[in-house]
This record gives sequence, structure tokens and C-alpha cells, in this order.
Amino acid sequence: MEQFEKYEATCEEELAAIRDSLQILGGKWKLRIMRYLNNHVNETNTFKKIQRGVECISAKMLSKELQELEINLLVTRTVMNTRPVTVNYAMTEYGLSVFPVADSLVNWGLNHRQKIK
Amino acid sequence: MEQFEKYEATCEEELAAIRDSLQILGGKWKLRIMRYLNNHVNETNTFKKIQRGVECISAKMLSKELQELEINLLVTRTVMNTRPVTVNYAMTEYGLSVFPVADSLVNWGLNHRQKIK
DNA sequence: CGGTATCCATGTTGATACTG
DNA sequence: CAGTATCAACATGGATACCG
Repeated sequence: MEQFEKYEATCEEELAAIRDSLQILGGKWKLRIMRYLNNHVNETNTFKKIQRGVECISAKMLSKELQELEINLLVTRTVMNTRPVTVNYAMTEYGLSVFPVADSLVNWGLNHRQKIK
Repeated sequence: MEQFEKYEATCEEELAAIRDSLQILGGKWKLRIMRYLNNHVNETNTFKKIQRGVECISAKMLSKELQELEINLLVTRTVMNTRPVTVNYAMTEYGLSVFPVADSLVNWGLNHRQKIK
């Protein structure tokens, strides 16, 4: 029963970690954007190009999501010295670590669809 | 470049699966509730008891979340023949399958906190 | 091109009160 | 005890216009 309290505390730590994960994987766009970048890894991925590639995302959302991805060290933003300026986005090495986690979500989700159907 | 289109389609399927997963793992309460149930597996887990165990959840939210968990076959709801009625909630065998996925989120999240800090 | 600013529609969550 | 109903607050996302 003391153990009861203890568990709740540990649980909170884990839930905080999950919250961090979900802030990145759980949104509507971030994973889509990262998948796009990862799939066009040898190209220059400008803002407009990403916007065209990620269906229906507004400039506002794309801007916001890219900023958050950059803050989280998952994506790099590089301003190139052209006229007019072009900006290139790319996955970081670290950013690639989200994909295995995403895959485990995909697998569970696919199985779940079968189960529920 | 034809491959481009093809990828986008596959991507959509996977993203739908992820959405399913996140509907369950991504909410504010469902995982907390499931963890509570799983950690009190040999007890009778009534509505009120769960509400006390899962910090700060309102009756409305708990009611709604439990319904969704039941629909998704993750939790069972058993009305017991007492006066006044008591209702018992428990994880299903299938429901347990969410925990490994949750763990992979926890691990990534914990690592990410270190990385960002 | 690469965004930001503003306003608005919608969905999610909470507080409070109430019922069988 | 086990919820539901109602209203309010807040977060999310989109439409549109505009700037350097």
C-alpha cells in the first residue's frame, strides 16, 4: 500500500517521457514531414517543396512544425546564400531515431485495425 | 519519380495506422487508466476507485475514456449484481499489448529529455 | 522564396450540478 | 455508486492577407 504511492510517482516520470515522445510523434504533421525529408534525403528540401510534398499542410503549420523539429534537434535548417534566399531542411542523424519508434506504432496500429474490424 | 507517388500512398496507410495507435496512446488519460488497471490487476477496480487512483481525472473524462477503451477491446466492463451496483473494469489480454509500445515511447522520450537538456 | 500575423471554426477538456 | 448533462475554457488547426 506504500508501494501504491511509489508506483504512482514512477508512473508520472514515465508519463512525462511519453508526453515528450507524443509531442513529436503525436501531432498531425511532424512525422509526415520527417518521413518526407527522409525519403528525399539526397535532394534540396525547401519550404515550398516540403509544403507541396506534405499534402494540404498550410504555411503556418509547416513553419511552426519545422521550428519545433529544429528545436528538438531532429531537423536542421540551412539558409543558402542565393537570391532570393532558399532554405534547406534535412533530418539529423539523431532525428532518424524516431523512425523505429514510429514503426512500432505502425505495427500495433495495423494489427489493431484487424482486431477491431 | 513514379516511385514518389507510390511512396506517398504507402505512407498514408501507415499514417492511418499510427493515428489509430495515437488515439489510444496519445490521449491524456487512456494510458494512465490502463496502467492503473494493470497495476491493480487482482483487485476490484470500480469507477470511483479508478477515479481516485488516476490523479485529477473528472468523472466525465473517465467515463468517456473507459467507453472508448471498451470499444477498442482493451478493457472489460462488468456490472456486478450488488446494491448499489458496482462496476468492475479490467484490462483484457489483448489490452496488455499496448504496454510494449508504450515502453518504446517511454524509452525514446527519456533519452530525448537527456538529449535536449 | 520563405515565411509571419490575424482572425476564426472546431475539437478537447474541465467544473459544476444532477440522476437512478 | 456510477455515471450523464450542461456550459465554459482552452488548445489546435485552417483561411486569408501580408512582409522582407
